Amino acid sequence: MKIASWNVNSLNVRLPHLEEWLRLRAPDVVALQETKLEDSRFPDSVLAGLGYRSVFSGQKTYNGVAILSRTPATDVQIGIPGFADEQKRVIAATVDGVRIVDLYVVNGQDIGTEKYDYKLRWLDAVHGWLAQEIQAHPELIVLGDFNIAPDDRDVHDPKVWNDDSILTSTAERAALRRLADLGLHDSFRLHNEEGGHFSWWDYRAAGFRRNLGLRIDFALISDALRPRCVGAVIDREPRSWDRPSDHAPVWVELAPR
DNA sequence: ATGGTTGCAGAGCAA
Repeated sequence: MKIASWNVNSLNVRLPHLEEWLRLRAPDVVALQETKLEDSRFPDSVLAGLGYRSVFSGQKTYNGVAILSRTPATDVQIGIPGFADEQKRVIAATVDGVRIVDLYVVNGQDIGTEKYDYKLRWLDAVHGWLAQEIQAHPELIVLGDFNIAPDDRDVHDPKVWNDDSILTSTAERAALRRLADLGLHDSFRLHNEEGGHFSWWDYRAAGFRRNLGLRIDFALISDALRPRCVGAVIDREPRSWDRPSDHAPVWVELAPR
């Protein structure tokens, strides 16, 4: 079972990329972020033609998340329970007995801004929710664009991306560790300890060509799924295509039960 | 190199 995540940075622009990539990699489940589409405009019939069902929660211009799956998604949850939020950043569902949580974590703009405070409050709410969710659904995978690089191996230049930078600040990394401490393991790091593997490259300054990136997209798997985890991949290929998203898709491969 | 690019929307913000 191949479970993927991709920040497409506008599904309107990236639908051809997604279609091509679905044919190429044939994932079983895909969590999308930054669809930037109202629900009435979601291309569910196009995706159905490729064999995927869709559940989604979007808005115009910003944010927007979706879960695509080959088998039906059940028990769909939109947003963080008990956390009122206009921004469409969270969708969860159960597919083939695995609870899937798709997150588009707040970017945070800069340390000390209102958006940064919102990021930390939002992450705190996610932590409280997931603590419950992992009890209710031991087979849990939490994936998406986390907008946090866990450690120095996950940034191209630790001098630039330091304790005082957005995406790598002490408080952000601590918030990510608190999620890990729930028993949610970074699947990529179960299979690869090297630095220099990134999932996002700035459009500016030829970031991708020079591999000036960050690893900020993950699939976190619970203890119960860990024995089934046989691989984790960052797929750089679509980042090399014409007019790409700034993020690469990532996925985790689970062996059959 | 405090710039650079992309998306949305139609100027300037968010990332």
